[in-house]
Amino acid sequence: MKSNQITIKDIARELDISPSTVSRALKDHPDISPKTKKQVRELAEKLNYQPNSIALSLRSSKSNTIGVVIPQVVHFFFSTIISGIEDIAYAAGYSVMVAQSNESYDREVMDTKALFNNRVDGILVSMSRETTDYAHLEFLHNRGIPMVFYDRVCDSIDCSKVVVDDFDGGYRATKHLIEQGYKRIAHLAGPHSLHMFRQRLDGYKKALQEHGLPIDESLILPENASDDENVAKELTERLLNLDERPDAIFANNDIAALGAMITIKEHGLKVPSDIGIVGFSNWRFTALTEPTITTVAQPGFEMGQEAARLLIEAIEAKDDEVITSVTKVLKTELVVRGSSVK
Amino acid sequence: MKSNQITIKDIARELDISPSTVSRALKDHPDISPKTKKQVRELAEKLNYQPNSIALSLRSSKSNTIGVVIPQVVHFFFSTIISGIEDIAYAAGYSVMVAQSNESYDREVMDTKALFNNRVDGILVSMSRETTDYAHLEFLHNRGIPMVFYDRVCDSIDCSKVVVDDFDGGYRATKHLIEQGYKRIAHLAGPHSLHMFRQRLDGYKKALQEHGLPIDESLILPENASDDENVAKELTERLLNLDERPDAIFANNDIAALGAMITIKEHGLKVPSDIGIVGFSNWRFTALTEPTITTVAQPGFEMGQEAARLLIEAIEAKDDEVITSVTKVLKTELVVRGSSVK
DNA sequence: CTGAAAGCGCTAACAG
DNA sequence: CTGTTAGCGCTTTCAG
Repeated sequence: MKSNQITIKDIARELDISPSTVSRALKDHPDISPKTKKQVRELAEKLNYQPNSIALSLRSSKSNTIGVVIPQVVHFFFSTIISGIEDIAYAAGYSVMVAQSNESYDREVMDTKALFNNRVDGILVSMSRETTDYAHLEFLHNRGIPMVFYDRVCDSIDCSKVVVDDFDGGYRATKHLIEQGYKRIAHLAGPHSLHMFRQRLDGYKKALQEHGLPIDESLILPENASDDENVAKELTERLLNLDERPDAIFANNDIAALGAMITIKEHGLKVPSDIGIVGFSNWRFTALTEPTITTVAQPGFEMGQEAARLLIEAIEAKDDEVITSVTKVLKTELVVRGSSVK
Repeated sequence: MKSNQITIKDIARELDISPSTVSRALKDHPDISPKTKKQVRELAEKLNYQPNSIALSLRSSKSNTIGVVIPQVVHFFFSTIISGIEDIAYAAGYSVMVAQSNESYDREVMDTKALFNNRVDGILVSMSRETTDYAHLEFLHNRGIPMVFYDRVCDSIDCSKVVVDDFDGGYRATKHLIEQGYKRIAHLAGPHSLHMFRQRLDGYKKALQEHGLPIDESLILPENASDDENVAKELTERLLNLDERPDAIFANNDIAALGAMITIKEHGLKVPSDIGIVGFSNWRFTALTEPTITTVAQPGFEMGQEAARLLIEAIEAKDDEVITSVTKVLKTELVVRGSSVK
């Protein structure tokens, strides 16, 4: 199907003027006479002329497109981030190209390459879980293409980053439980290799210390409870069978929290009156009407917005401007629904 | 930051041959001598030459990009669709440009226009809830730009479509309840204006009839229970207070199902032993470990894949080929978790 | 005030 | 086998 694009030439021919005049008239260049401008604009309107953005991109070597590399689209947190990115990008006149790594390193390498080849003006990236080699990202960075990391950042590359304050989140979640009267708060860990989980654990410990509660290592289960519900259940089972069982559980995500909740109920105990739960919400709970679990909501939308803002700023900076890399740390929000009080 | 793109010219200059020779060598044109090819390829490799896809697009008037207009990104069903689209597009060498209408008609108009101006090769669209005027879509269609609708389709435009078989879903969900022994199945409706909800209701009725059960209008609540949990609760309340209360509930989405479940429990009744629930899962339940509720899962990933496949097929069809519009109807999947038997 | 020409990076006739 | 030329649609000097 041949698309009969109206071009600047068509208008020129019709009006018997030169293409350059049309171009100028269209962008309201002061040199052009009001009369010509009017004619051109009217004809353009009539023919429904739309500038060919590809030609523009080629000429200006600017595509007005930003690339987003994302580990998974089907994920509450990440989809929220996309939404935030889209929000800002759209308002600033940029299109958003999304490439999903599916948590695969190889795919991430291909994706960054593809986006680069598509000449995006800048790129937002959150690394896959597998990624430990940063050559593909360093390549882009060295190429001078503006880049901003969000959530899963790469420390060794000097560019702006947006992250969540997980320490603070872990701290506040725990503090909340303490203030509700819980005293023996267990901690279901996430994968220890990831920075954010260690941060949350540290926040948890700080809150305990601050309130004069002991850090009981038997309540801190190091196994990763946040990927498999059954693991979470097993670990909770173990906690409940302790001589001195916990009266609250800190879960690193929804899978862990849900597994814990189910097991607790199976034991005939009640949430939150017998055992309180606070869960980080990276997926389910934000959507879930579960008033018994206090959730730590991740600021996905804000993260997307902030990352897009920083990227666009970097893209639009004049060549001689010095862009200083900043790292934005966003706070989580503690969502207490209904009566989650002990 | 000036990006020093390596171009075909650079290679030509270095090797003291013409750009066209380089171009040909790079695409393994038979005319070029093996020696030249080798030289060119090696230098290209060494300089890390990457063809400028914008120049290619301009020349071929093909961008290898497909546009996706989506009502909401942060939605389990829709994000799954994006994932399916991305999957197919990536494999076929296309990039995906995502534009979110946020269920706004105006925004949808802007989005389609923006994608069009970005010269996407084709467009996948699911209409916003507000959309009742199709001029913007007809415009694209008349322009000859390949277009495929998914989920929220526009009947008046002749192009391929991918939809869910809601009648079948409603039918099977109801049938399942009946086979579990439930006899008085209530129906919490969705917004009556939307086709899919009427379809499900029809499926529900057919299942009842087929099994010789009466269609009791007092059990079919016409109010839209699927947007507001409180409405769902109220309606369930009303159902439970009937002289002959239902022994099962058909909910049109997770909000309705969840509201129903909570209310049922508040009445001291048990799900599913006292009252069974089947819920369409457009958001929460797919993610929710709720073994007491049977869910009708929407085939989002397949829908995205199928839509992308149809679109790419249309894009890549030769000009003289006749593309016949097809409408793919995808089946839902009934997910029975744990013991949802009465 | 307007036009001619060059060029963004690439490819494809058309000529050797 | 390889080079020259023209052109995709647009902007922007440079000349009038």
